[in-house]
Parts: sequence; C-alpha cells; structure tokens
Amino acid sequence: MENTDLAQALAEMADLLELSGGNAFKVRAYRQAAELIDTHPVPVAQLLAAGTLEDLPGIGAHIRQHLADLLAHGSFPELDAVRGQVPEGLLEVLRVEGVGPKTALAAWKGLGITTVDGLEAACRDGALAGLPRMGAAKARNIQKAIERYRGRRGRVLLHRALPVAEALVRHLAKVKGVEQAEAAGSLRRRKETVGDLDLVVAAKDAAPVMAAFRTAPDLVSVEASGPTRATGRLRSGLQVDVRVVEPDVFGAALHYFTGSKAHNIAVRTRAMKAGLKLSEYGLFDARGKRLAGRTEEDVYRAVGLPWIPPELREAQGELEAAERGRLPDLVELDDLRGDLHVHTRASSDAKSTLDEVAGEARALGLAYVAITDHTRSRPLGLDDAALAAHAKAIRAADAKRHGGPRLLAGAEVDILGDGSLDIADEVLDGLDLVVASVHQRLNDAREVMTARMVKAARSGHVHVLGHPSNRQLGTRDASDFDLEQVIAAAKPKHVALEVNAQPDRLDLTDQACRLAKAEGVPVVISSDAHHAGQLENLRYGVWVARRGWLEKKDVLNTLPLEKLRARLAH
DNA sequence: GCCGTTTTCGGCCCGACTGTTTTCAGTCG
Repeated sequence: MENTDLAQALAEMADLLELSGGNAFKVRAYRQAAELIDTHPVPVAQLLAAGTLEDLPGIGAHIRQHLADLLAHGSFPELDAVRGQVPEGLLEVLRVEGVGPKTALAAWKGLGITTVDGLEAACRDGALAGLPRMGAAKARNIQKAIERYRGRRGRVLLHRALPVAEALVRHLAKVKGVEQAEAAGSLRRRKETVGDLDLVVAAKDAAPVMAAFRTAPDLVSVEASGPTRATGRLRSGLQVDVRVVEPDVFGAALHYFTGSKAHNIAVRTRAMKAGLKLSEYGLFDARGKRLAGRTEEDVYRAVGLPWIPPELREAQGELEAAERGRLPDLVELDDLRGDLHVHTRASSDAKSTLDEVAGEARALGLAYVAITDHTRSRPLGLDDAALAAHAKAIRAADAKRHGGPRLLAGAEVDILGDGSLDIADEVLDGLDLVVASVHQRLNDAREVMTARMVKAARSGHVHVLGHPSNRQLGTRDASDFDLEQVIAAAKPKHVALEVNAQPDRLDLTDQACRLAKAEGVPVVISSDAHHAGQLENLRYGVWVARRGWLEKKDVLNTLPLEKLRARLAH
C-alpha cells in the first residue's frame, strides 16, 4: 500500500465515523492524518520501519498502529467495525457537494436512502424537501450538485493519474526487449483531467509486454487482450489501454495515441494534401513506402513541420504557427525563480512553518518565496495589526537566512462583497506582495463579480489577482465574471493574474492564459501551498501555462527578484 | 485521536454563506 492508499483508508474511517455520529474531533484527527500522509514525500512503510512515523504531527500511537495494520493486512479492526454499521453507498453520497454527514444521515434514517441514485430520486419527487430543515431550494441544489458529480465521474485529476501512469510505464519498461515505453493521450498533453491512460510500448516481441501488463500492480481486471493491445481497469476505476508497436514506428504510434483527435486529423489532412498517408504505423508515400515513423520529429518533419509540443496539440492554431516558424518557446519548470503564493501556520489551515517552507523552496532551487497568509475574513486570518507583525517576523527571518531563498512579506487578502479589500491600505503598502482573491459570495451575478474584481485590480494596493475564477475541478463551477474586463482593468495597473497550481484549481485555465497573453497582461504561476510539500505543485501550473502558449517572458516569477520588484511596482 | 501540560485530562478554528427558519443548522473552507 502506498501513501495515497493509506490516506484513503484513513479518510474513509473519518467519513464513516462522521456518518455513525462519532466524535467530531476524532473525525478531524483521522482526516488531518489522511491529508498529511497523502502529501508526504516519504513512504509510510519506510517511516514505520525507521520508527519515526509518530514524529509526524497528528500521528499518535493509535493511528501509527492503524497504519501498521493497513500495511500488513490492508485494513484495521476499527475500520472493519465501523464499515459494518454504515451502508457503503452512503460514502458516495457524501461526495456530492452540499451534502454533509447530517444530510446524508437524515436521508438514510428518514427515507432509507443509501445511494446517489436514491438521493436524486428523493430530490425529484419531493421526499427530501419534506424532511426537517430541508426545502425545495435545498433539493434543487443537491440535484444540480449530483449532475456535476456525475459529470466528473470517470475523469481523474492529472495529479492523481500521473503517478499511476508513471508506475505502469516503469513496470512495462522493465520487460526484456522493450526499447521505449511512454504514456500518451491527454495525460501527455497535460490536460487538467484524464479520462483514461494510453500507454505506447516499443518492442519487437509483444507477447512478454502483454504478459507483464496482465500482472501490473493495481490492475483489477483485463477487459480485452489481444496480441498487441489490451484494455484493463485499475483499482481506482481508471481504464488503461496498452499498445505494443515495432520500434521502427514508435514515433508514429506515440503521435497517434497522444492526439488530440482534432490535431491528428489536421496533421493527417496535411499529409494527404502532399500525397502521403499517416497512421499509427507511420507516414507512407503513394506507393506504400514508409517515409517516417521512428520518432515524432521524423513524422512532423516529413509533413514539413517542426516538432510540436504535446501541450499545444489541440488544433487551436498550432499547425499554422508551426508552419510559419512561430511556435512559442514554452515556459519550463526550471524557468521559475520563485513562488508568490504560499501559506504558513501563521494563519488559516496551512500546516508548515516559515522554516519548513523556506527549506522546501531551497530544495526546489527557488530564489524567493512570498509568504501570503490569509487575512481577517478567513477563519484564523490575520487582522491589520497581526499582519503587520507577521510581515515584521518574515523580514526578520529573511534577514537571518543564509543562501536563500529570500522571503517576501505578503498576504492573500480577501476581495469583499463590495470589491474593497479586508486590510487597510497603509498595511498593504508596507508589504512586498499582495495577492487579492475572492473567497466569499462566489455566486454573485456576473456584473457584480466583474465589478468586485475590477475594483480590486484598480485599488493600487494589489499585485496579483489570485485564483481568479474560484473553480474547483469536479466540485465547484467557476464564478461568473467577464475576464476580458478584468484583464483590461489589470493591465494599466500592472496587476498580474495568477495561475494557481493547486491540482484541483488550475485557475486561470489554459484558455484564459492565452487571453491574458494576447492582451499583454502577465501571469504568475503560484503553488498556493498549504503545506511545504505542495510547493512541488508548481509543475501543474507550468503545464497549464504551456497549454496556454505562455513563454518565459509571459510569466513574472521567471524574473530575478529585483526585476520582479520593478515589474510589480505601482 | 492528538497534543501539551497548570503533565494524563480537557481542549481541539471559527466565520461566511445558504436555506431554513424567525433564531439557527448544516456545509464549507
């Protein structure tokens, strides 16, 4: 069992306890331990062996024992016991946004509902609305949330799919005779969510690869299996397609299975116009002679194009740009010099200390980090005086550090309902960096939300608009606002827009990045880390930026600190 | 269940928002 699986078991324990009316603090203890483990870089098995597991904050003797039991037999007694008390389907009901333990419990005890389907029926026929403290509006909202929930089922967030795909690729790459193995599909294009995994393997003899696939870790069923291709399903529910090809045509196959479909059609049409034929088996001339296939570069070259990065392959103008030699020189993770949105334990529910954040940033080679804790409108947020004191503490810590990163005193302030900020101007003006974000009244009407953001952008006290759309992938739709108006307001004030790299936000979107670039408004790629380990999430933000055609020059935190300061000045 | 200690029990984040109510319960972050 890996950390993710262990975390899932603890999270399930938390959900079940909550549904069986357990102590709320106990529930939280399990949930916090689950979150900690899910993002912890070292395998729990290793910590357990070293005897240092209980050093982690939030892991005590009981949970340590539970983890040991999980590693030994996949479960622990308390989990088994509570599983027997609550219908299994009720856990899924909790996944619906707006449905918490109380609602789920009331639906179960009051109406015998134990599934999402049952809940939906009860929303429709009015049974749910008849329960105490329920009503028509509530039922309507839950029904809508169920639709959203269904919409996201089947697609997995990139950060969940990526390690799974990488593990499968490693597994197949080890097979004797395999020359190359790679994950293709939307995962390779770094789309924010992934529907299934497409693995392409180059080997002269396919049989050993297929045999190895059938014994791949986490594979629960094989739904189709022929001599060179197979389809299976993983424990997570994700479908995996494997295709084995001759090494001579690996490039053509990789190109074909990477897509997108629209991009493939565009390239194939281009080949046809030149009298050529393109398929996953290579590029052929009219007489059927293979002209290219070993690498993607060969394939593109044979149709008169430079290699196009997978993130751009969406038939959104990349062929035309390639033809004219105008492909963007896409930003890379190594280009980032700093992170401008990081939380610490000083406020909010973040977990790490200033030192831990600085240590992690250093390990990642970052030259600067802006500490941007929440302000007074958030639970535990800092008020004017506390923020000023916090800034002083950050600067003191910065002065004491040797060898980087530099620590910038910042804040993530709230954009209030009327578009004003929740911290006094003179306090904000004493900071190095101000991120302004909407955290409340996310469903304001389009004009109202646009006006709030425009006012914040024009305030003269803000450097970055944080997670501008407020979406959360699979659970919360983006707020309704006019991005173009916000961009237009940001530009003269030198306010940058954030690509929030939290894997379930990725906000701005790729398309919004492209719009910002077209209007000449810079972007910053920020982790919004609530735990030092989450600084690594910056890579997800980089991929969004790449999908949005952004180059190094479009991203402000690729600048050295002094140049960044100059660009952010008002 | 964890943690810290006034060191083995008592506290553990709390405010905004929504929809239900007419003062508040549930959910979320």
